[in-house]
Amino acid sequence: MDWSIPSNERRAWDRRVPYYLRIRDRFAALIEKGSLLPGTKLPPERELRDQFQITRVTARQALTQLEAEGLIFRENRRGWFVSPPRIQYDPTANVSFTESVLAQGRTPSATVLSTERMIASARESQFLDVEVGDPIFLIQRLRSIDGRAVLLEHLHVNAERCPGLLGLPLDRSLTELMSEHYGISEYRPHINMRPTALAEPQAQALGVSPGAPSLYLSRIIYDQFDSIIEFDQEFWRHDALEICINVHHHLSPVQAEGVNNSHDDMPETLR
Amino acid sequence: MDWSIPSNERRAWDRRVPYYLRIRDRFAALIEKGSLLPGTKLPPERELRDQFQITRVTARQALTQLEAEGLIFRENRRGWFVSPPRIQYDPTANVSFTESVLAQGRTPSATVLSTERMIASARESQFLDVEVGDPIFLIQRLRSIDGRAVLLEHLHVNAERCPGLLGLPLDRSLTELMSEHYGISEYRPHINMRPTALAEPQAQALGVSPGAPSLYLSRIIYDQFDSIIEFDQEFWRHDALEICINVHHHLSPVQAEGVNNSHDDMPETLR
DNA sequence: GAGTGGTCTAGACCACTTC
DNA sequence: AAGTGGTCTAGACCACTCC
Repeated sequence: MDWSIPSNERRAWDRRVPYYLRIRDRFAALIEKGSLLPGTKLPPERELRDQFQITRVTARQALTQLEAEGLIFRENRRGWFVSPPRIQYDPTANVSFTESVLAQGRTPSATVLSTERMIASARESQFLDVEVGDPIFLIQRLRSIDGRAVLLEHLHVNAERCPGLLGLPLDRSLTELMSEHYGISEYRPHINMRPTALAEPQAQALGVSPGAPSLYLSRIIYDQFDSIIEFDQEFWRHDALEICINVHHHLSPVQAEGVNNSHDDMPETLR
Repeated sequence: MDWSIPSNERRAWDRRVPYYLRIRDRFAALIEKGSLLPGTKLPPERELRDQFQITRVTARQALTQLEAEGLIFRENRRGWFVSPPRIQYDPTANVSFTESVLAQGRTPSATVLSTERMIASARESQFLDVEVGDPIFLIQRLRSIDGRAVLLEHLHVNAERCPGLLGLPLDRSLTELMSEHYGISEYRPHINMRPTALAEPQAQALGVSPGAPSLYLSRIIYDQFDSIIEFDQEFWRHDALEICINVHHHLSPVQAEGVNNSHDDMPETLR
């Protein structure tokens, strides 16, 4: 395949556009046009180097740029691939990861990486309504969509409220387990999010290179008695999700229903 | 100043840690410890090269990593600086940028970059409850915190609902203008966010290098009659904000008050 | 004009994946 | 064993900022 840039696709303000941005543009156009489908493997960096007559450093700069935009991703030492569509996710809704992924016609899965019963330190007690020294559970799970790991979870649970939790099938929805086994109905009024980059251990778990861009999300979870029973930390692949929030307080139920909250069709940038 | 790495700050799993991560760690530690205050200029890349006995490419890799994490930022061709604290921002609250920045003891400002009266294309009509050909206003503003540009806004407004809007002082809160001059009270039930990277024009406006990581946020704004009057697109510097969402629906007013929604003290990563 | 970041070259060796 | 990405060297020239 010939990857070179057709003359009709050059930028209006061409001339003195850095090479790495030209290559970025080339692939961005192919991906947006649908010529490169999600999951497609890109050519090896050395092939790009030859095709475009640049050095590998420059080729990598273009690839890193596309990665930052979420158009492509890499699997450590395996290659570069076109990103699947983002999953739409509402962190304020009481809808589990599993449900919302299924609702969008994708296939979710969960792997329990580790479980641990530990004693709350000052740090955890602060977030969990427990005293220092009280028992808590720490559960680490990896969530995938269509076989691609997208989310690393660190769940901190008040152990006294759900004895025996670690013996239950933790690859299922935790919300369901809490409800079915302990009569706890969760809700999640406080959510924090910020863009960052992944440190070594999280990157490893998600199978990405350390320093890959990421969205960090934390959540304090209450039960029906307004007592904190869970504190979650989530590390998302930055290209895997689109946060869609519906605030219902002013909408009548009829209006709220059937609302499509994706602004997908609006171009994000005005290149 | 000597930037070299003291032996007691090496990682436990040292040995074969890439140079660029060691340098990252060095600066991350200094910043978290408070030895490097927000706004501090980092040494020139060439100085880092000499201090750490690496090449400039490797030095830049470390700096880019710190930038991705939000710890430092660059001003185009001026140098690298320690990032100020993130502003806490609730996109679901009807609180203006100005108000929320002031409430956190920082100084907000706004610059109008451009205003335009234009005719709705198919694209805009889809988001604004107007017909193709109806007039809309497009307003571009730059918002700053303590003199640092952090947010580029593209506001699309239904022009028929607020005639003469472009003649009003647009560096003020738009929500206030809508309320005071047109009797429109806004609310914003649909919000979309995703991490991306900035394209050339947006990067230029924010004074950052193209490709810098960013958070894109779009919003559909309704009036009190549930008709769409505004569609906003926001491009945030990724290191400038921390999204804090409070969902009130289950909380009694008493509980909702005084809730501190920052999970700040919880470490994001567990290096 | 000196200093600084932005871009780029032309190589190299290593670690890991794939076959 | 071959292929691929991950890391790194030792330079270079340019565009822009600061003085």
